[in-house]
Amino acid sequence: MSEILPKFNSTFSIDCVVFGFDGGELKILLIERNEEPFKDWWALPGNIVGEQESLDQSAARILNELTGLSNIYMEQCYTFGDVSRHPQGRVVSIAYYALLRLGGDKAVKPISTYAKKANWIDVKDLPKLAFDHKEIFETGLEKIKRRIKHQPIAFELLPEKFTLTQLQNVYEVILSKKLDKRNFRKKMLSFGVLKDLEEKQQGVSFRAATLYKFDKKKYAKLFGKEISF
Amino acid sequence: MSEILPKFNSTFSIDCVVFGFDGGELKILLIERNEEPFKDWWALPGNIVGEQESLDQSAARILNELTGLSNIYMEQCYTFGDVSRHPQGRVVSIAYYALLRLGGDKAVKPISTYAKKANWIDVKDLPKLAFDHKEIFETGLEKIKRRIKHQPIAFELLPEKFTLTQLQNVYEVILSKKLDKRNFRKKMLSFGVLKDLEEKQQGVSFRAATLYKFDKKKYAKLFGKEISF
DNA sequence: AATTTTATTTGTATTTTTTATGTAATTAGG
DNA sequence: CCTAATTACATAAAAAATACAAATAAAATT
Repeated sequence: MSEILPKFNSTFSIDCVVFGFDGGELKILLIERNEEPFKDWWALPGNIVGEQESLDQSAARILNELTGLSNIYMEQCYTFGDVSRHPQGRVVSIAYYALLRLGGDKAVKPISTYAKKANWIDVKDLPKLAFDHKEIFETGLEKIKRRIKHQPIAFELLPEKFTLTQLQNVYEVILSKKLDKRNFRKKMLSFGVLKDLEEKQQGVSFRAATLYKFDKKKYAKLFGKEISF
Repeated sequence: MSEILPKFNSTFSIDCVVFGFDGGELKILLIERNEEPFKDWWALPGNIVGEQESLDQSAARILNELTGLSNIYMEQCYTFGDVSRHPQGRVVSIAYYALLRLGGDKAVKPISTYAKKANWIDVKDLPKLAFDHKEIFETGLEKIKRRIKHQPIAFELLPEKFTLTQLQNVYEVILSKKLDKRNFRKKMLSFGVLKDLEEKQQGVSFRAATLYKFDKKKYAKLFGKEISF
């Protein structure tokens, strides 16, 4: 492959903006770096792509190493390639965002050697980030803001069974605006992709709400018909 | 940068889906390759990213080498990184799409050594393409189909001065569906981003239509307010 | 047991946007 | 002057988005 080799050292990496929804707040998973450059800084989880890995596989691996989870919803987001974005050479980074259900058993288990620890941090309260990770985060947040209006990604952030109020909270936090309960409910139900589980919320100290789940089959039947939230 | 170097040969390239609108048809710019692999095949124009080039700069350079044009509307589209997408090694390709005004002076001048010639080819009549370029093209087409509904990109495909009918043609071809003239006109004008030039089309053998131009300043004032076509 | 607290649940009128359709006006060419 | 082709304008009907208030259920408190 002589003719396709560049004349300079270069490589490519994956960085992940991992969103979780917890306690009514939108959070992302950050690691504290254990290596230079940016040792002791907070950064997005990321790594070099392996020789026999596709980009998607690499992103899934990185997330698995960090959380122990697999089959997480991930999408490629944008590729960052400024000449000097990495102080030690030319590194092009393909950013992914991931959405996952928090709470309960889904604990974070930091495994990688390059990370001291990993924390969920509220997106409204982020520390300074290493490299151009601030920009990557912002791009990821913009993407999900757009996508939540047309695609059923909100459900990825909620437990399997959820109430309409919980669902509304996800929309409100991501879109940063209050929504009307009655109109939200009406519209959401009108899409016909929510299954009424005929089951009530447990352990709340007030009237329990009905639980719903997202019905993937019914959604698939809409066949790309635009949902416009 | 020892620790960030991968243990295997790899590089990254840019591939461009260059859209043009001509004679009522949507076309893309293809080159006929002059080198192995895929010698004599049609392919998207692309190249290796230079050491001191950002990705955006590289995309602009490639398009300039091919057309002689600069200041062309380009956007990053998606990054393709399957392990075996390039027969000679690991090459990750960052795809861009470009939109440009055809007709008149904007002739294509093939310069690169790796291309025998370059042609504008109707997207409805594409030949077999080298590498995974078919997939890249389809991704680019999907992107502009989505984007044209919310962003003023149609104007990039038209001359500075255009009629509402020409504009409607762009929408019809990209969205692959007929639109109602009266409703199209009403809606398009309602956005308030078209400037009536108080000037008529020339050299037509029927009633001449009014010429308009896209008013970037007025559009900027909308400040991200969603246009929904 | 009655009362208070908290959150769920439901309906309707109004406005805005989208869709559908009719018809007159303008221009070139025969 | 008449025809053909296209632009240009108006309005009604349907659908979707928005604004807005009161009753109900369950648990906690007194």
